[in-house]
Amino acid sequence: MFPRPWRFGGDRLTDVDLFADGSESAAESLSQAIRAAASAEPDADGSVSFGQLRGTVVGLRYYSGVVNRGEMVGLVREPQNPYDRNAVMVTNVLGRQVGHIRKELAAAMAYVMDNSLAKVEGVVYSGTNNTFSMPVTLSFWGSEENRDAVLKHMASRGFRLDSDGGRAAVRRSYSAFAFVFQLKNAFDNLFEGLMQSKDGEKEAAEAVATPLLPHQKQALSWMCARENKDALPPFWEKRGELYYNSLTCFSAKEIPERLRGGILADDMGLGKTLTTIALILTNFHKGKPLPVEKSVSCVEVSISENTEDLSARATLILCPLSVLSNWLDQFEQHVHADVKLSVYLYYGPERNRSKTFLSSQDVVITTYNVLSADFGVGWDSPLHGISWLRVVLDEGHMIRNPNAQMSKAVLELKAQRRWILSGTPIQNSVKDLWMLLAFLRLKPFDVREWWNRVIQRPVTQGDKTGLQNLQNLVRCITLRRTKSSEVNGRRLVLLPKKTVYVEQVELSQQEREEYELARNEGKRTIGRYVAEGSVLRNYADVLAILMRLRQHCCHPDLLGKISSDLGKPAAADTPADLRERLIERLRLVLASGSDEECSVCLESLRLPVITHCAHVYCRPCIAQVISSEQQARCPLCRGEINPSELVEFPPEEVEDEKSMNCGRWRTSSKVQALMGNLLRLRSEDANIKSLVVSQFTRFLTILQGPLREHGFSFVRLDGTMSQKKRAQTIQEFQSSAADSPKIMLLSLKAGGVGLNLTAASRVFLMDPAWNPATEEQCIDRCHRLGQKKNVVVTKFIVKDSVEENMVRIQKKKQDLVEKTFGSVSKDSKTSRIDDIRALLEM
DNA sequence: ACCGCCGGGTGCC
DNA sequence: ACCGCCGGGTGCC
Repeated sequence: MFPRPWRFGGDRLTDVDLFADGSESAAESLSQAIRAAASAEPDADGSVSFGQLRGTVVGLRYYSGVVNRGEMVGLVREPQNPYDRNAVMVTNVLGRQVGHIRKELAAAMAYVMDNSLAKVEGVVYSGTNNTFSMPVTLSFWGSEENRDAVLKHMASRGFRLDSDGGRAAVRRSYSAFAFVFQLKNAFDNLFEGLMQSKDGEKEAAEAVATPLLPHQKQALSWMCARENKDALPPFWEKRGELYYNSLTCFSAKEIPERLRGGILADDMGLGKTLTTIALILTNFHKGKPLPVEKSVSCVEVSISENTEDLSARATLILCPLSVLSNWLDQFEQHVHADVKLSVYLYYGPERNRSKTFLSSQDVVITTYNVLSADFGVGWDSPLHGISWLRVVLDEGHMIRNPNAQMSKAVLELKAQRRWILSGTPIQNSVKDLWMLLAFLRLKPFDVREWWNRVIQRPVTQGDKTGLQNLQNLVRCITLRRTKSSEVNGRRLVLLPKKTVYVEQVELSQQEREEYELARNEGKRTIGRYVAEGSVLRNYADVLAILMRLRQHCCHPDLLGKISSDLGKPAAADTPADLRERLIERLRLVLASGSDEECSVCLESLRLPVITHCAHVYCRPCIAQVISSEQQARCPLCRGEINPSELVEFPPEEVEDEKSMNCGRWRTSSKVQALMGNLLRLRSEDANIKSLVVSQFTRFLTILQGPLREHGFSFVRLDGTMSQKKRAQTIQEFQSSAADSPKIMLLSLKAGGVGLNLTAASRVFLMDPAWNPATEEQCIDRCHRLGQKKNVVVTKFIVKDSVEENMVRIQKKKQDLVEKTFGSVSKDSKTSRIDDIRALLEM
């Protein structure tokens, strides 16, 4: 027996037919109002339950909204109501009005709601047996400090809240301890294993020049199905004559709006771009390919029961500036040259803003920034005036902050089909997902309140069902495969072989002497810190010592700038001196490539600042510490912190090659090891391209000397370059022209993910990184889809040095990560000290 | 008849 | 609403 919907008597069909248009648009504007009000709402995360109350919804017969037994309803204040300024209206999940809260109760609630003392939510547990009113269970949620005020006020009006007893409290404490770990794991795996039975394959339209790999055909098949099939959105099912939402218990006679699109969350390198291009060409209206010959009449205008606008033609692609050129290249590369596909780059001050022009294109490509700039001007944004066939968000996780201008601009786009491409759909938390679902218009979660109630709060409070619902929801609309995914026991992508060699480097006698000198000095200093138990307090110094040893391993000139005095700032320093020193320390900590984490959040540093006691934190993290204590103390050394004394990293100065007297460069064992390899390689095959990777951009600069000397043509890519310069450099390097550069000097952390350097098939890692994943990522920039040759990686490690120990620690960490994913954080500080001791063999 | 009772009209806020 | 409330009709049984 399933819940029966209820609606007021009379001839329902007539009723619907008569008022279809009017009530439809009224509901739309109502839901817009609700959405607007809800978006200003704070997150539900911290709310606690104040208790429940039985109330009555009256006036049902005046509204079209339908409610089932057990369905959740929304409560919206209606201060403009001409009969009662305390009115509280009741809406169903779709935002249709159902009725009003009876006036006495409404009067009590209005005060609570208007003063944001509590958020009130309703559930209609019992349904109704008449056509005029029904009972509703109201629960009150808010922050603890408002509990008394709410209870007192309601009581003064004669309404007593039943506390829902220990249940909520138990759930809360559960979430605080037992479940968090489990949940985090489940959550991290949210996007895993989404291959399931999406195994149909579809051939791309003829216009696509590049043959699709099997997994790309699967993706194409899945995407076409998501665009064409009239499958119900997640959690909707047909029950007899009705459509029923199993999460909110809403049901309706009308078919819910279909969600045409979804999230393609394949790993980087599996060809999301190619698949999307194939989709554009293959799936125009009614499952037919895009008519690419410019015979306009191909677009049928036929009378159809289908309500979609068959004249919509253009696909709008939004992407970050950094991949804009990639899209243009890929269209060029993957579409047959004789096919006239009109692709317009909507970018730059001279861009054509004509709506007629834009909507007649096949594809319009632009950046998030351009879109939000147009939108921000406020009137008549061209892209917002067009009914797109399809909108594609590339690197869709870019829009995860719903308050950002960019996100708002994206949400306002009009489109029949919506897609999100992203290798990493969730960056931080469940919250990130809301924005994506809102963009996809996944009803009812595009309204924040429903998302909070049904998904976010349950999940953050440790409710397993909530998490299951979230998983189901994601599963319905997402396709994700990783590079190592397998279908029928076969790897998705057969990449060429990758071989990693470690090449030991012997220091020259002079280098060895210098190294030992530095090592002994460092050992003494750290020994002293260990003895006094002040390693953490002097962490910056410790890192600096290690850093110097690592620099010794690469090239003596790397040490050049660093002053030998790394002790605590002397009292006689002027503030400016002190600042200068702190910045230098910060630079050291960051440049040490240790992937230093913030001791507050235990994540990678974001907006790093350094305290006067020389400890580095994320600015938001330390700001929180400061605001929560009377006299703020450094979390690491308990030294007092003055908020005004936090020092930020000034904008990067560009390294000047000439400042490093590179005219007369001196060599080092490691430089020679590299040059030996490069020369041998060139004699074997002059066309092989190499990446030369270091964490020290200064080392890259030093390497330029010997490379020039031996007549190598090279380019350089590091974090200081502008996007434009970067794209140029990459293009130059990727070119197969005979005179194109054969070597790229690459700073380890430059560019982040997404960099495509498949022209190279050799990688030289000049110095080991603390975090092996960073090295892997770097290698993956050439060992990825599109790589035709076997990839050979050479890691240079100086024998009997800090580098060897780093490799050992790397391996240990890797094992640990594999064993217990994500649970290393608790002991990370102590294990850090152990690491340090191990590094210096102490 | 300044009551009670009956029965039709009516009904959110 | 198979209610409550309102207000007009009505008035022994």
